[in-house]
Amino acid sequence: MSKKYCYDYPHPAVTTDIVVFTVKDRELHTLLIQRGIEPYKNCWAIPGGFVLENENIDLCALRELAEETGVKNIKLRQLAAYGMPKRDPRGHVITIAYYALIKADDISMKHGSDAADAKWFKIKELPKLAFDHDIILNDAQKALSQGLYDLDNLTVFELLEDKFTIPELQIYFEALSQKTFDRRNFSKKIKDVFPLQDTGDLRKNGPHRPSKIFQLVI
Amino acid sequence: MSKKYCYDYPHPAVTTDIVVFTVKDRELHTLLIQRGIEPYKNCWAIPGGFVLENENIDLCALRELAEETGVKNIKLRQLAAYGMPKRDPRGHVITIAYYALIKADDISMKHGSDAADAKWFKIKELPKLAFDHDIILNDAQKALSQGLYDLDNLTVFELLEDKFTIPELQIYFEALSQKTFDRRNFSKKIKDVFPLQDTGDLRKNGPHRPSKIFQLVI
DNA sequence: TCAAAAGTGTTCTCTTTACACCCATGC
DNA sequence: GCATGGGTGTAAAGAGAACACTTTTGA
Repeated sequence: MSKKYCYDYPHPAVTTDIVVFTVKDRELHTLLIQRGIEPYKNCWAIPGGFVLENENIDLCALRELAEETGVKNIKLRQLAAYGMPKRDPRGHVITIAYYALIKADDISMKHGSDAADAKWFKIKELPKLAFDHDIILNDAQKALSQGLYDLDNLTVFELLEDKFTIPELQIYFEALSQKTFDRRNFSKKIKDVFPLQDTGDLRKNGPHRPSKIFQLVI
Repeated sequence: MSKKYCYDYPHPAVTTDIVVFTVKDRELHTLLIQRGIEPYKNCWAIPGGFVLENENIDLCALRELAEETGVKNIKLRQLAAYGMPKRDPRGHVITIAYYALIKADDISMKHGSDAADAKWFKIKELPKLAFDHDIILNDAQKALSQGLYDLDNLTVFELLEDKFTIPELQIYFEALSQKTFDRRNFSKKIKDVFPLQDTGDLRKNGPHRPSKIFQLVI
């Protein structure tokens, strides 16, 4: 199967890469795969792969993510395109990067998929990454923390079940933005920005007053 | 020259498109070219073209823009990648879109370049555009107006000479954001956000009090 | 002397920040 | 009963919006 795809004009290769974030144990994590093949064999990398013929790039990202990590049915946001000629030793590869936020337990993280291994890493304890993936990951984190209060976006709520408590929400906001907030001000602001509804139920959660359970309206 | 570029894997074609904005007569304009070839022959389009082998995508955008419109030495900002398989009738073409803001008189807008014709259009009086360029243009305008007060960006100042007056600045801000501002509040805010220095000179500009001339520091 | 646009300062409102006390639970 | 974290309101500060009068020029 050598050189069977031919064109009138030179075509650089195109890949998609997907930076997947989650919050576990109050800390921001990202999903990496260990590369099974050269280049950068055994090195950790952002999941991703080549765009197929006539494949929508958004769907390519979803497909590659599912193949390499088992993660499905999530909402991707486009980050940027990276096209330095030297970024891939195999030749000119342009990558279109995406990012997403998901619940950590959405993933069965099964072995036996294309990637040798897929694993959550704390954002503060990353291994050395393949290609320019350190730059991409850094840009993704910036984009993530900027869109937190965007009502059209609702990234954070992809981390939560339908019903949640305000302190729970605060944990996620703090992990995502790498900041801490005053409990009272956070509660006020969050109720102001997002349409939250008090379900009337309480969640007992330890040796202290139970917290109210809310849900997002529409 | 048929089918002489061959690869092991399918490679979609990659182009860059560049949305160039300016402000003339207090109105936002964009630079379009009239296509000389099919598809969409004679239709107006955003300038752009194919990425060459091993060509940095940012440099490709600059090159295509220079070839098609004569515009050089400007700062581009990446907007997004567009990759719907049906967006180009010739096949799967992924485009990486950029946008820029320049002085209207930076352009000699000479004929004899690759494009049949290049012309400024008022953003409110656009012709029908080729491909999905209406969507790209719309996204670019949104991105442009969002970055106006970003000190790391300084887009607006690309429209101005080194020295400028506050009322002049206000005209540009209003055209770019499609809003109007109170003169007094605008003056205060702008001096607050950007490091402006009063040069001590005045600009006489009609039958009224002359305005102070400022410059951006660093 | 008049019209046109530029310069400037104050008040009010709203948003954001800072901060303290009481409450329900599990051990 | 006590430690733990959750619930809430108020005062102060800062940012943004509203607003009016004086100044300089050219005709």
